[in-house]
Amino acid sequence: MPELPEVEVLARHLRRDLPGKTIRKVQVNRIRILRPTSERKLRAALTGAKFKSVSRRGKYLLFELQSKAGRKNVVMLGHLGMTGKMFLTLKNVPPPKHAAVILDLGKTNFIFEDTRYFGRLTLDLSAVAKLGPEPLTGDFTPERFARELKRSRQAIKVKLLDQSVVAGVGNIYASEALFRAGISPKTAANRLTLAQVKKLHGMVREVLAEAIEFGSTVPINLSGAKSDGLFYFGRAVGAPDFYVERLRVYDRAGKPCQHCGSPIRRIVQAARSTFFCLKCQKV
DNA sequence: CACCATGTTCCTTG
DNA sequence: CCAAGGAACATGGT
Repeated sequence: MPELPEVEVLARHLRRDLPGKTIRKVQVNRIRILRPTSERKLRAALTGAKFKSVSRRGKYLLFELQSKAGRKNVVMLGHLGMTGKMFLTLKNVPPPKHAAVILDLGKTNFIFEDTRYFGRLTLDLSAVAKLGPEPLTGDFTPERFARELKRSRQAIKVKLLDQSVVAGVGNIYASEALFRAGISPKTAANRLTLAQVKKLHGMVREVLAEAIEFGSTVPINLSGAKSDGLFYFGRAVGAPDFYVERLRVYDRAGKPCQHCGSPIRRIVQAARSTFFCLKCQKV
């Protein structure tokens, strides 16, 4: 699931369902997910606590809870890693095989499922402090973006994945934004012209905003995470027929560029796949 | 068997 | 000290 748009859509769903609910029991099936928080500390902080709010920062989810004892507030941080999912189920629904953490909310269970266990659910908030500006707010300005890019000779595609430059862009939307901006993923960050930086800034915002819009039009399915519509490929259930392709280059190696028809290329940068069009993205 | 996968962090090398 | 590259984490799909 996990780039900014998917996390944002998830946050909106959880914001609708979680506030007001009290955690009765905490079941941890994989302590790795809590790192570096201990199971004992998490259980102590969460048991009896009531959800107050849900927010998002980059690819992170922030859950604010009011602890059982006093007025003291608890903040829990969530990250989906590569394969994480969070959803509510009715109590009679058996938890999935890779349910890492289960919070008993009374009538329902809150499930954090993660097949690869790269995700996190923790009381350690230090990761958030290192994040760069939120791309869809005024904090992310072309000027600030340009200043960051000037400091690095890394390929621009790799730099877009640096969460301290801008928070929330992942491997898919990095390729998509560069395609829309007509910029080669191999160009050194500090060699982009100011015009290119401005264009890319706009396309990063556009691609993320469109993806949120797409995902948020799909209703969540409370009984499982399988069909909540928050997926990258294909078409969402109920989406109109004229909706063509969500992604223009990602995972389309060898297929014709939708703009010029030449085959989309796949290259490897920093051990991750990059997809782009040679003709439309020169320098 | 081989290679690939939406992410982050740690280690090594230069 | 920093930048850059690669491996590691863990499981599943093709």
